[in-house]
Amino acid sequence: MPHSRRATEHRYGNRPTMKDVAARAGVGLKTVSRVVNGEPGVTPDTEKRVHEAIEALGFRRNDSARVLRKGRTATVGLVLEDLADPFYGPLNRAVEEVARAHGALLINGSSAEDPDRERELALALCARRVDGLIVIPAGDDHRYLEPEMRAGVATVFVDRPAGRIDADVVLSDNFGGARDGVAHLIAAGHRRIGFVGDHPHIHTATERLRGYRTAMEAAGLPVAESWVSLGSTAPARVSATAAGMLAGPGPVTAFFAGNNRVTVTLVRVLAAEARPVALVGFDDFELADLLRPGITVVAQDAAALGRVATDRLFQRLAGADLPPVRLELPTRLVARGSGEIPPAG
Amino acid sequence: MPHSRRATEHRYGNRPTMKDVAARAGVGLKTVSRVVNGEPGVTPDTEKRVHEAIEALGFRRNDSARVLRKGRTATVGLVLEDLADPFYGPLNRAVEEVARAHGALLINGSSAEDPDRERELALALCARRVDGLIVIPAGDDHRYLEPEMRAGVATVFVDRPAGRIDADVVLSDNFGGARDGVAHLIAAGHRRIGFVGDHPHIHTATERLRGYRTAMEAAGLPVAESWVSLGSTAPARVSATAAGMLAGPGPVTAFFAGNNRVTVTLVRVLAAEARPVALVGFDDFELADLLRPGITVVAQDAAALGRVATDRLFQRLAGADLPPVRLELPTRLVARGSGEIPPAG
DNA sequence: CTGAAAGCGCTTACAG
DNA sequence: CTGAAAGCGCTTACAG
Repeated sequence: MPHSRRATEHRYGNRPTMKDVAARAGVGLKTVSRVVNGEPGVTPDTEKRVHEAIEALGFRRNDSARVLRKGRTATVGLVLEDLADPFYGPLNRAVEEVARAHGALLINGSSAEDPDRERELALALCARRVDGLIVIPAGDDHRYLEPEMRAGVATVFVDRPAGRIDADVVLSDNFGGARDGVAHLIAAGHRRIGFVGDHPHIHTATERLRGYRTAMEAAGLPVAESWVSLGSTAPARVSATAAGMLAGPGPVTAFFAGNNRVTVTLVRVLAAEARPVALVGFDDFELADLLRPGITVVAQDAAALGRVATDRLFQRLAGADLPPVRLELPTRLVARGSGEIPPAG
Repeated sequence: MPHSRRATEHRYGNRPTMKDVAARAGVGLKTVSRVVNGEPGVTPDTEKRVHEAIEALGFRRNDSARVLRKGRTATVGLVLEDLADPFYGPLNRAVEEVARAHGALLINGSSAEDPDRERELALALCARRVDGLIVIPAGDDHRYLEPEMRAGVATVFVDRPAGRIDADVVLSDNFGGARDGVAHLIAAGHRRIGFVGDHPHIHTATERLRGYRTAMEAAGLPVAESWVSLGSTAPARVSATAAGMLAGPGPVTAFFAGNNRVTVTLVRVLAAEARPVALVGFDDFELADLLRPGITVVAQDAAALGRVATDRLFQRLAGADLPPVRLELPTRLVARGSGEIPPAG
């Protein structure tokens, strides 16, 4: 049976509304609403007439209108750094799965590490009245979200803590993971270990550096400041930095990479190096085990970050008046070869 | 200045509305609307009073309500296979960037390769009245979207063609790419080449197989049916299949991998193999150049797929009454070593 | 079992 | 320059 077309051009293309269905079925608007929502109290005969009208007109309920009246949009907003970054893929998917289990859809977008863009995106999501917001911070001042949170937007920060406001945050144990990774290199006999990490204004970068320093200190090892470098993770800078640490009279014999982008660049640098240099990287990545040597990493569970954060979000949405918490997820050292190389010479 | 809290619990938490702002500023509702939307015709003094009221109440326009009245939601829906799949990351991001350039937000979700879930998700997006829909098909019958498209939902299919309906589709040149990749192996001297690909109901799988057969035929080479295998890309199946092709009296000396998941598994299989076996894979992947040998691939431009599809979407949204097109994007052979290994013996 | 009226928070079309 | 009324497509609260 062909769908009948309507003569007038409406908004939303030319969709039939409940009113149209009601008219065609010869019933009241509320009865259509009952049938569409599976509410009780409609005779089988009436229900059948309504269903036929729905079918004939190709009616599909406008959830945007529904949402306006109901007050909840069944939508979760996710602000991440980059939709294309493989690290956030599993996190993204985990958020989606939890949201889906609660019947909610996901609106997401990238901040591109730009605090202004993060803000713009987060506030646009609030304007759409998402029920909850999950934010991977790019900026370090989130006071702009305070009115939104007070107005009822459940908000959870992931991967990095919120700046200057008190809110739920779900993190990996960046400090402990880095400390263990560096201790692993020390256990292999290294004394001169380089640390190459992200910009110092990024929380994970400084936490991981703190782990490095703590492990060195615990082993009674001095740290030359030339072994430590925070900054851009662009390949050019990382390569140059690493080259500097490998040159001179007291070269490093091992590297700890502050994140996966740094790790990958260091793999390239070390492949061109004559002597073997050990490497442990923060963050696991696909195919790390296929390289020769395999790359030893401190792995975080990105999917768990997303899952825990979204669970927390829906706890708040369920009405629990919870105090803000900081949840820290453990990391896992995965030894594959590169971190077990002994010091050269 | 602290935001005043309202006594009554409203929907959407307890947000002030334009009506509240109007009351506080002592103006009409429409005047608030004018100020909020930057429309002309408000005296500076009135405008100032409205701004103060907005500030004091912490008002933020409800875009959900706005959208109901305006008819367009400034939202694009994206149905992909898996939010966590690195292949779709750049595509996802490209769709976001184009949407953002048009002032639209992105709702996305995973079909998990399940046609029912694809349908459910796509229709949920239509119920939210997304302006447009980008679909990476999991199923092969998309007639369920016909009423939606007729009702004005701009729809573009990506990566795989739509099933049983006439619609825009943006694809890579799967046939030509595979043909060139296999020809590359033939040029290196191979005569017995295995093809391991995805399930035969997946369009890209059969197109790439067609490319394989065409290249073999063009070179006058026979194809033993034992060299060709379509099916699950699960590592267990791919490994077993590859082992079979490498055993026996006339083993293959090279593989063409039908997609990146197959490629990765084949890399593992071949690493354990005594003799060198050549490999060309469809789809590029991060670090392919860092493996030894580097992996030769037929690369598709996932970001371009997303960009072209979303551009098309917004052309339709701009009102152009365009006939459905099929856009095919070229692939690129990237030689890195594994595809240039000569036949053993 | 059924439906008319009011309202969600905005914008549109119109009048002053 | 300004605002009251109607309406977007639904649901809620109520009456019959």
